[in-house]
Amino acid sequence: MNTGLFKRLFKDKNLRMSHPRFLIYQELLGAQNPLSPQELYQSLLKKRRKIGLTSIYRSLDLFESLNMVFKIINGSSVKYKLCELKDHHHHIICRSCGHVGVLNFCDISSWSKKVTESTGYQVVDHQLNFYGFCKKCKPLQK
Amino acid sequence: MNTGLFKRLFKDKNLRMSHPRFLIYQELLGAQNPLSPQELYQSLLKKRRKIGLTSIYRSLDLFESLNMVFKIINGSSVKYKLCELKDHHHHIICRSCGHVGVLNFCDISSWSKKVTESTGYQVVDHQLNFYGFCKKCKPLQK
DNA sequence: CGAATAATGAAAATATTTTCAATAAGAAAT
DNA sequence: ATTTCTTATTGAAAATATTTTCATTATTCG
Repeated sequence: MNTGLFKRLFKDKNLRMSHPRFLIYQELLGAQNPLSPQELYQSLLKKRRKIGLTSIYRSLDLFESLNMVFKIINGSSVKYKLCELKDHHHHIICRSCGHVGVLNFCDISSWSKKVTESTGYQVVDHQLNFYGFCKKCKPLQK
Repeated sequence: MNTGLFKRLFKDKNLRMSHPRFLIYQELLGAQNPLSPQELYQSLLKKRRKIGLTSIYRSLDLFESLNMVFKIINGSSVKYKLCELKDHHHHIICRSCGHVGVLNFCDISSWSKKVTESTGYQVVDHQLNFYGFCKKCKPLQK
């Protein structure tokens, strides 16, 4: 996702591309691994970026709602990673190292219909995560 | 789920059926709505049950891992409800009132195979939630 | 009844959310 | 471009929520 897309996405929703938000976006872009709010904060402080921890929490929430980042909850640890795809997709998460893979197929529409029929709900969203062991961790399992 | 099942489930996993755990279970059983850890705590205090808040958090985590309860995360609110089914299943959650419906079908096995083929992961678990508006809330939508 | 150890609870440490006054981003007009 | 206006956003502090630590207690098993 480039800066242009970033800008347009925000404008459409009447959101402002503030400096703190941009800093967080850049930091995630440069990161090798998923980052926790605290790690993000420390990393920006180290670079002398002026930012409040509260803004980090708020921006990450926002980014998540925009499908820009994925929130990885592993036990009591919470980390975020930038998504390659800005549109709806699913994930697979390693129970050992926490690596997150992206699944770029999503043909769950027939399911939604089934759900509506059996419950009367109007389905507007869904979330599907798979958990397992990635190639690297699979051999290490005991 | 009756007390007998409760006991057996615990014994199998070398878990102990402590008094705090049983109190929490009973409280959830009697509740009309999903409860937050805090609500659970206050409710037990009111009944003069001696219990620590820490135990509530720990028990709920445990119950969740045993598929005995479902953790409902709605924005920043966290609540728990007892599950009717003790085996693997999925949920549908109302975006308006938070009502949680149980879906007792789960034929996602072919998906897991697809995921393994495309990512190399060994899939051991998955979670699928649908979100929408329940019968009651659907007409109220603006 | 013990012995072994899973589980508890109080307190401390962290993490997250809320509140609210101050600031800054974007739009419109000049 | 510059100014002005509107209001989305920020950050500090306070309020909550959650997790960890660790010495003590309670369950279960033999």
